[in-house]
Amino acid sequence: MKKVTIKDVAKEAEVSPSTVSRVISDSPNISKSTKEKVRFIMDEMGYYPNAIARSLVKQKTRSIGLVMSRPTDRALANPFFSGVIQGIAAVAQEKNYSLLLTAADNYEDEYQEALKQLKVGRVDGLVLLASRINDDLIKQLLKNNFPFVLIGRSQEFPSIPRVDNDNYKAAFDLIEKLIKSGYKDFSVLAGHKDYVFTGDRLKGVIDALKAHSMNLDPVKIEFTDFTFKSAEQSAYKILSNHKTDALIAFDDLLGMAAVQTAEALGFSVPDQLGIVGFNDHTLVSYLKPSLTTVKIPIVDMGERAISMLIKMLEDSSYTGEEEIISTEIIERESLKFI
Amino acid sequence: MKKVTIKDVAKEAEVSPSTVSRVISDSPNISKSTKEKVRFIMDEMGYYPNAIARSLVKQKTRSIGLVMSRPTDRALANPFFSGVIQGIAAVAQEKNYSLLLTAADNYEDEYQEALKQLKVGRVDGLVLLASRINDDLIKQLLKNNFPFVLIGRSQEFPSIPRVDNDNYKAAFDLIEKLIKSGYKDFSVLAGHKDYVFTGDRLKGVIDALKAHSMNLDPVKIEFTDFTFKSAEQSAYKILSNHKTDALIAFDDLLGMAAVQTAEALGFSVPDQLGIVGFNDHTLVSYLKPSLTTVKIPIVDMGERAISMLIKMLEDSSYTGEEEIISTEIIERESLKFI
DNA sequence: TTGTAAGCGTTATCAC
DNA sequence: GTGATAACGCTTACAA
Repeated sequence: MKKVTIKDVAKEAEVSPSTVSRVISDSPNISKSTKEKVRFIMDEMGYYPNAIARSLVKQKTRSIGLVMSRPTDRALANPFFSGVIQGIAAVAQEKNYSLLLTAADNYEDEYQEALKQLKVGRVDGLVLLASRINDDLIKQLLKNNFPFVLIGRSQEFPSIPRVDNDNYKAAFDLIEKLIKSGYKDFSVLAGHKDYVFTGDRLKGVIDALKAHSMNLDPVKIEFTDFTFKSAEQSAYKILSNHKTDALIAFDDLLGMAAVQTAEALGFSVPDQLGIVGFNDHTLVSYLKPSLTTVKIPIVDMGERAISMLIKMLEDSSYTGEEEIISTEIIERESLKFI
Repeated sequence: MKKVTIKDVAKEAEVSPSTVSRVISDSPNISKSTKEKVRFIMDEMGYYPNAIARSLVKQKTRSIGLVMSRPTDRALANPFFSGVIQGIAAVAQEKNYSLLLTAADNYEDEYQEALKQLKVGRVDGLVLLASRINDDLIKQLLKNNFPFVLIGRSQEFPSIPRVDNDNYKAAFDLIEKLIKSGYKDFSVLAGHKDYVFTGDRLKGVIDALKAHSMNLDPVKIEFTDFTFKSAEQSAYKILSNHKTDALIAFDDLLGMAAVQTAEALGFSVPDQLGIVGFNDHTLVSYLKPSLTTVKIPIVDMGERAISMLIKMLEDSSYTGEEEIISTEIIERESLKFI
């Protein structure tokens, strides 16, 4: 079954290929009758315009690369990424763009891979998720003038097209609310040091405490990988060695691990120890105890990021902007306010 | 910064475009000296061969579409998909293929979308995950002679290229082992009816019981969506109305919901009630109690599926085969044997 | 309103 | 060993 091309259709319809092309793009200056005839033939022959040929002449692929900035396995295991992708995929489909998943074992390879997709012209732009502190990729993209949108924040390049929530403020506000509720001894189960949001949230916590003449004992901060095991160990370190009545975990999965560790150590949550997470993954509202958390609208962030990128791609006068999405504290069982 | 093409390189290196092309493909009949010269120029000019142009002439895109057969949001939230994708992505990268994610709100749209990617020539083949019972997509693919590999099983089309585990056998063996361990009253928290594996596992359960002159009371089977809420409700229905000492959940997430529901109802797990899941998601080994489960090597399945597809794509004499991967029972805390 | 022809950036076939 | 040239399937001036 050979592919039918525009020429085949043209011959069959007894018109020129250009006419067929114009029918495809629904050009206004084609007579109704030829349009109908050509469309009928296209249908009959099962013709589909070749996307590759089209891309070649248009110099646009209508596809967008997705970079996770983290080994894909781990990345995908985290609901954060599922949420973002969900948002991205929805808009991509609606606007008729394809999504190219770039994946690699390690961060370095992955971003080289993503860059390559751009250089070989396979994608028109990139959406970057959860950037690390060391953002060479952004540097490269900027240098080559490649369109991209970052979900998160770059330390080196503060004003680039991006969508993010204000992690600093979210953490700051959370702590204020906790202090008002009477909590005194804070501890933090932070994410990986390499991520920008880790630093931002930490700063928010520290500054909020300072604003109330309190401080965060450095021994009560533990950085951890995004694995359950690592999180458990870190939670154990904090809980078995230090007095604390409120543990702030920078991700729900970490919070979940903390709850388990706390209960295993004999703490009753939330009575003796309040635990709060970040993100509001669907799962955590069903746990026992359900997790109090700072909700980050990740699906929404994905939608906005790709919408921005598409706008940049289609409107050359638009160069992107910074969108900051607000967060919300969801009170559940693992930590009670007031 | 305009893209540099093969012609630019040719001009600069004072050779013809064909020579440059031959250097790119490392053709044996090009002198070492020209190769070096051309390579140097390519480097210097920052030349990257255009993938689109290449695809057009080669009539191959070196990209593969991924179909989830399920709203992407939900799909991605399930670790099953993350695992499969992890395997697929690893091999794709290694073999230099790109992955195109097809997504849509509903199943029907999604498979139309996937088919379209093939028809417009944007991908060379498809990997299908978790097929439904109603598999029109497969029918279409077969009819159009499009290359694809299914992860799972099709009821209508038993012998197509696919990789799967033997769900029937896995369930059968599990029940046998449970019976040997003294369990008597079985109940099943099954997945969605539309999925082939649900039926297969159920049949395995029923047949194993029959083989021991036992039977499964239909009221002790509950079908449920893959959401925590739905699973909890179904588990509640079973546990609050019927006597059971072993609950088999057809997915770890469902098992996890069952454990919580059981404990909320006052059952002690595993003493009064054993609960076993399927898949062995990373998370569930860390729960309290940790989940006994039937491990399905999903990463491996992803790897094999895409490897098979690539082989089909590159070797026209190979038309795929059926690979059945074996499973393994992992004993943890939620259900004890003997 | 439609056709002709050039061109998008490659590779492949033939020459030399 | 290397260079012309055609072709891949489409779009788009420019003509008519």
